[in-house]
Amino acid sequence: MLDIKKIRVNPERVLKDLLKKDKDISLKSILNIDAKLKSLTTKLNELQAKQNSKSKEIGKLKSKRDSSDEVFKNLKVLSEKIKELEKEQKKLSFLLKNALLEIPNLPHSSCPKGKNEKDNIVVLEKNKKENYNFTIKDHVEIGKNLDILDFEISAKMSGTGFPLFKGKGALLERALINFMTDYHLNNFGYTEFFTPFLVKPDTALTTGQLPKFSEDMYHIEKDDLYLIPTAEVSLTNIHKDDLFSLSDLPKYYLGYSACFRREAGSYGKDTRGLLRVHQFNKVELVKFVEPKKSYKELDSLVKQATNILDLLDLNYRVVELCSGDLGFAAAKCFDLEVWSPGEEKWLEVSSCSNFEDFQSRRGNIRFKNSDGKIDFVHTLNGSGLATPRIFAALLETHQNNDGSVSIPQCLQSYMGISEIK
RNA sequence: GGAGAGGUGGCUGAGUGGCUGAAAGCGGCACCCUGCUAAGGUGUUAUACUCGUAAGGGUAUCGAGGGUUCGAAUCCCUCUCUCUCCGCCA
Repeated sequence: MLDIKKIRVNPERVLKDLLKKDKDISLKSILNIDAKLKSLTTKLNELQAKQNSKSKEIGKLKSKRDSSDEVFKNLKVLSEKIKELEKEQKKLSFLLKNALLEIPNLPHSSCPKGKNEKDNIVVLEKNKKENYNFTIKDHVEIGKNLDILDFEISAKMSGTGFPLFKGKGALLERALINFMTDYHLNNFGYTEFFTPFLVKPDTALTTGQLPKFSEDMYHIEKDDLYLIPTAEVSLTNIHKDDLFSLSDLPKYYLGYSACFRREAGSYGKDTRGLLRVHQFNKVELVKFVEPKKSYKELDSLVKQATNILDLLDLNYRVVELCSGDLGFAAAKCFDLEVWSPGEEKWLEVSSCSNFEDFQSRRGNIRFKNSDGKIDFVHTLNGSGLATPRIFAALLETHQNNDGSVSIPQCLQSYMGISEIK
């Protein structure tokens, strides 16, 4: 959520930045509501001050048993007027808040300018361009041949987009989760969490999924709960409404979760195999930090996530998102993409973002800085990483002529084998 | 699902109609004292909005919403969350 004061003071500048992200945005109605609310509040406060002082007088008179009916009558009128204005004020604040919740975060000035993913910048590429001296297969075929993936069985019970891992496939999936969790835990000072997968609407509001993107989440109507699309939601909300002291920061949190996404509107896109699924596994990294350190923290977050790809011996690249391709809540974002030899495509496996104070304002997550002043923390998160596309890239990248798949060193101790055949 | 108890400041916890934005303790901050890894003393310390260069002032806020009243943390209603017991399931 943006600071209304920032919008009020310099609407042109805010709008200019917003347009870099969303060209259809307008601040007119917000400014209008804000102006109305402000003048109404001033008026209301004056009346309330009057009411308070008069009521105090009555209190004193009453204690002397010296009440006057006339004073009462006048105050009754005032009291009714105040109630009327209070109702109006509530209405306007509600409108203002709702409008603000729909405004995306401003892109950081360092973001490349651009409209869509074509304008993103590749900042790092590690691609060995290996030469396979045999005809390579894609992960769907490999998975079927090795009997470790079955999309037909899962489709039977849940529909498309719900993968079923079998035998060594299930083992590999579990190994990936454990390896990634342990790696971040042992090397970067994260605290591990295992969070709920179902959350209340307010929780999804903090991180920005609601109110605007309710269509992307699965909703349990009966209990008004949402299935989390990422552990970012639950991890970030651990500190909803909290006030940190400076010594509490930074907080580095990590959590595995199953992630659920309806993928509404993307039917027919990347639907093959594991490329785009409704349920997947992910190890998520979340940081709560002082504002002045957040961009440094973003760099280290990206490095931590890419380390995993190095260890898995995958070809990957790091992409700096342009302003137009940034997500709703992000101020700055780097995507990690692995190369899929089978699809001959880059697959996004991680998104590392700095949300600055966008989420912390929504979730009221604050800290007391060294002057004793209260400010909003900056939140960051990154996938570290999401498994299904990693799974696919692993099968395709490390496939052998005989149809087997070699297991990278880092996973071998988790699986007890060095290849799936 | 049934019964009960409760949601108050960074935390613990008093407070049943006006003198309560809120006792006390803890924690934090400042200063003082004290030579022995530390203790003690004094003061200070909610948040948001708003007016003001500032000092300071005004308003709101005691889970949320509504009601009674000139006036509500305090009374009434609805909702919500937490805890305990019973039942049910694991």
